[in-house]
Amino acid sequence: MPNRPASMRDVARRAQVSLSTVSRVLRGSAGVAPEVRDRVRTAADELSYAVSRNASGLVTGRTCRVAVVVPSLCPWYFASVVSGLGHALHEVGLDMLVHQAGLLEDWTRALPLRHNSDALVAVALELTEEQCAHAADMAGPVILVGERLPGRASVHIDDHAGTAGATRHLLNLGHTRIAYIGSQTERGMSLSSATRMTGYHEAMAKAGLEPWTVTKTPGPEGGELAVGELLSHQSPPTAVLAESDDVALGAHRALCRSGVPVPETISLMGFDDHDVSSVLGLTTVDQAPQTLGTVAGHLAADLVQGRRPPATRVELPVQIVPRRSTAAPRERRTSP
Amino acid sequence: MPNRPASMRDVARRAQVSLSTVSRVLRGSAGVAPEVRDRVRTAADELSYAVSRNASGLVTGRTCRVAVVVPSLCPWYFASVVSGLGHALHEVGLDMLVHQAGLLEDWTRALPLRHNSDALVAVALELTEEQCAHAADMAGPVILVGERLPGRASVHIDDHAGTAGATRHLLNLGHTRIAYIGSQTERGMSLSSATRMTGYHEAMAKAGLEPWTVTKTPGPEGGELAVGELLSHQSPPTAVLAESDDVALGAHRALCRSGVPVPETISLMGFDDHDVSSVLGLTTVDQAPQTLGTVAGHLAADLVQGRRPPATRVELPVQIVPRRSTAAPRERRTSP
DNA sequence: CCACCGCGTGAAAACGTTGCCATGACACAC
DNA sequence: GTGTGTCATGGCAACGTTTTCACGCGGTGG
Repeated sequence: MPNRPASMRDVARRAQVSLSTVSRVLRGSAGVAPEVRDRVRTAADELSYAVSRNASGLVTGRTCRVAVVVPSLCPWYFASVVSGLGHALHEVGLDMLVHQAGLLEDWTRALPLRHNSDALVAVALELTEEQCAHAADMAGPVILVGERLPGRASVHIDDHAGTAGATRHLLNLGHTRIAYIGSQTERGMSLSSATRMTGYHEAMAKAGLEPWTVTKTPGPEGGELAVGELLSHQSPPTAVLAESDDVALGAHRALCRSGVPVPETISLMGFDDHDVSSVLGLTTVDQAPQTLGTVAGHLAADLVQGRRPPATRVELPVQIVPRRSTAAPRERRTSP
Repeated sequence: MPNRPASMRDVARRAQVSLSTVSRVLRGSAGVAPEVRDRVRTAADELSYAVSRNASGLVTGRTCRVAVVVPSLCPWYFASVVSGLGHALHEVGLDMLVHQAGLLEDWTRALPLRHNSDALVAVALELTEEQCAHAADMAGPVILVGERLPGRASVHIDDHAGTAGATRHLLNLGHTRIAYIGSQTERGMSLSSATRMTGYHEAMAKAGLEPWTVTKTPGPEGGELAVGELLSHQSPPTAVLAESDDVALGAHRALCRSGVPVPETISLMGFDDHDVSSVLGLTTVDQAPQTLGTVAGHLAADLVQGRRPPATRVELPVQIVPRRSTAAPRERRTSP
């Protein structure tokens, strides 16, 4: 049975000062005699006292808490973002409340956000402006990670540059028949997906080549289906760029099953630098999700503490990670 | 600029009742006329009002929040546990505060736990009883996940049965020279590691075989080193059981590099059912980390709400996941 | 007809902080 | 010696809830 935790009053009694003084000392505000300051500090220490953010939040109106909403914590990508966020928030003394939106169709209503957090970080959630406004109304500043919405603070990677760079990587290797596997749910294509696709389109256009895109469902299944379609073509591509590593994983499985050697016959490239990509030797685009989280955390801290952040919309660069799954096309190799 | 959120007083005004009545309605306590109840409900809805857990916690002494401390969110295993926890807690209306202990040498002191959460779930943290007691003093009931401590609530898998079963799996395939790769940091061996090792030892003893263990550092590096040592032996093992998939991953790499075919020459088995294991075709032991989290969440909910949980110490079963990396030893196959 | 009870409701006192204002001590310039 | 200013400190009213108690109202049993 844990006896009730010490309150500020207890500290005050022990240090022989008033509540106000204890508050001042613990909040670090000036105007306290050094001798008294020390006395209070040791008293608080001896009682292993910590201020109740509950109570202090009540009067200051700030909860020192940031709510993070994420579809799920399981996938590697989300976990990394949240991890980065957690570290960044911890640094500035903010606690992190994690909610998994998962199945909730309308978490902006369902979650106990109001009064309970100073800001909201939405990770990889495709919000309408209306939902976003409602959430902002409930939870203060909203920061989008991995997505964006006009007028809202956001942190995301340069999807366009990512696929454009990836396409160039394949072009530089000598490929000309480069297919792209995109994805789409029944609710349409996410902004991120769409942007990635245009990056590919532009790079192909610049090279004077015909784009070749296949759009399936997200996840490995989509990749498998797409490869089925691509291989049935009379002259299949020599390189495939998948929208994500997840999709690429499916594509890889399908290629293996069909006995198509990677990269000998077909080069395969993903996007994300998923955990398994390094094991598989998949060439991919690193989007440093943890950095994404860290940056979002700093941004949240600025907004919460009323500072004007350096930028309310951050676009982070990406980096190609070359591995075994891409190589020059066979035609070129075999020609003298 | 988000205008100040509605308070209970606003709802009361709009519904033409007193604060007390609004509180009663929103808390679902009986003794309110149905007509009034509805009026309050719609008023609250129209203002999209949510109770401030801050304020209510102040008076009830309960924060409706559970703190989760985890070494890091990045590794797949931790993310899964926390994900399960999050879902279970959400179900019963508890919010989840996530802290990454990471580098903090003494988070029981550093974290703002006191007054700020109703319970503490420590995931995969090797705590001394003293630390645990201090944490309990700060944050209420403590629940250990993946570790255990006499007298403390805990949820963990049956490590012993896991490695014992894994060893039997290899024995059943016909192996007799089965090596075990354990791990240990400079601070000693974790309870979980130790238990896994004894599982192996017992299964070998029961089969009348000599155990053969190698202990290195945790992580893939340890696996690589261990394989180096095992292969240098004049008659290397025909099967290797690694303490974790992480270690097995390193072992796999080292075996591939040395040109030893898996499972033809050496069968390899891990423990955890890590993400990459399915990709690699690694036979392993599934420990359903998400279930671990879910169970811990329910346990936490029970403790927080003062109910006596069915059991304060839960040991979950594990399951062998057979994949490509284990097969009968070659000797047996080649012998007529 | 009165005492009593149950029911629906409101008033008011907590809960543990913070911020503002008041107080007293002391130093300094006049 | 009086006025003015600064500094360290204490007192007190919030903040938004829950909870206890009290109130008024009909109905029921004696």
